[in-house]
Amino acid sequence: MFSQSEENYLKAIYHLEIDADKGISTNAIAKKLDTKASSVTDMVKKLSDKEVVVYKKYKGVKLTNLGKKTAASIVRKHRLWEVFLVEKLNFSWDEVHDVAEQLEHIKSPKLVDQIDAFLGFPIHDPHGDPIPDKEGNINTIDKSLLSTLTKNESGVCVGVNDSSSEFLQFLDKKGITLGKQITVLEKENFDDSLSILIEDRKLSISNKIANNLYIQKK
Amino acid sequence: MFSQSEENYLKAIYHLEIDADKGISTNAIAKKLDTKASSVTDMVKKLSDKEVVVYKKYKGVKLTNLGKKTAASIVRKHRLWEVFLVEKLNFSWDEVHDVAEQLEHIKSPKLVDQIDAFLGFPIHDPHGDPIPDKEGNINTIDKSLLSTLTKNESGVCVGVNDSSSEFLQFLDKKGITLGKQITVLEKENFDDSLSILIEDRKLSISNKIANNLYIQKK
DNA sequence: ATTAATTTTTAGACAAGTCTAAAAATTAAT
DNA sequence: ATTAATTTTTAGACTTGTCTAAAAATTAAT
Repeated sequence: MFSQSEENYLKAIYHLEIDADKGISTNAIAKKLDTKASSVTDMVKKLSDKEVVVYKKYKGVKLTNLGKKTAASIVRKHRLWEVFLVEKLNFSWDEVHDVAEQLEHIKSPKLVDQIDAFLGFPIHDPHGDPIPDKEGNINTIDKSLLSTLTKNESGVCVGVNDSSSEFLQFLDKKGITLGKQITVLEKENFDDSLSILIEDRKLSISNKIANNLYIQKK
Repeated sequence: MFSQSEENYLKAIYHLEIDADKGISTNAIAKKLDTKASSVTDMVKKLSDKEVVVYKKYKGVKLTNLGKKTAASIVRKHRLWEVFLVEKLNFSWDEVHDVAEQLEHIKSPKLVDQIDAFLGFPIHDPHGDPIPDKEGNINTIDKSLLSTLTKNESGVCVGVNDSSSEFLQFLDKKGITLGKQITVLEKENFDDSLSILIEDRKLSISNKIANNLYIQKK
């Protein structure tokens, strides 16, 4: 069994590993969890004893298979709860994160299974992120950051890279929601801002925004 | 804001206060929380600093108004979650306690309000216990332990005094559920066991059972 | 290839919450 | 009203998770 703190570390490492092949540095984890590198060193030793990470001094950490499975089950819970909050309790997608952050630590396999069934076995959370199955497998679709599209390319909005309520509310304000078709009309070399077409409306989008929106090209 | 531990103490004191006018002893709290009296003394000092209990050395503790309200809000959450688990997620009434014990500590006023509405503003949990409203008021009905009924008295089963899964499963096995009409046919002086009538069936009930079943006389 | 800058780890400390064992206060018993 | 039994509190210690400051290792720079 893992403490809330241990679970948070596992989740952080899990997310950091997604785009990183080498070991994750204690500094990176510290930044992610808003804590100190020395605290991370301590915790990582504990997790190593519990065989959920492999840790070599100064070399960073990697999740073991057990670690990956454990982390995935936490992410699974987090995302299922997010779906529940949005679909059943009228939360908006920018309100769910903090609550899901608490709910993900509830320990009850039956609860997770029943919520999953109650929601009709969803595959994506409200931000477009895939929900790992019980074994920890995730159904990754090939998506690209909007910022990587070139003039005249288009696709469907399928996810966000930043789940902060500020960003999500901004998207709401601009009418950008998951499932909508987006076409790049123009890309400015100067600041990498984009002019896009979304539902017959023309929008101007900064690079920062485009860097946090995932598109499935087609 | 209160820690999970502090919340558990408040809840324990709240429940112990229900049938007790004087201050609650540290020993009683220790027993309820399965901890040591010395730990209780420490915690009770903290709670006193936070003005949720009044504590005089060797004199036990009492909840302040703030303490009562805080405790009631935890009990409210606990009972709402129990209803949710039973009504929406197919848990049986003997499975909900441990999960609700975790869920009650989730901090999100909106979540509680929405669950409440989602469930149609229930007034009782699956065990017949009243759900405090937002202000902490509870709708107490006048119920009596089955063990206090005399021959030929009857009423409706409205609650249990013991929520252990052992007891609840026993009731399930005997077909005793909330809402059913019960009549006392006979009461043995020797062991205070009862012969009762429930839905045209005649059952023999020990005093221990009768001491944990609430009846609304009529 | 040394020196300098950065990252990581260690060492020691602290807060929360708990425990055991001993001391103090209260309650019960004669 | 003392003494005995019980309850409650205190004192000191331990665990988990964190921190700061210093030491050690790694990486970058000349």
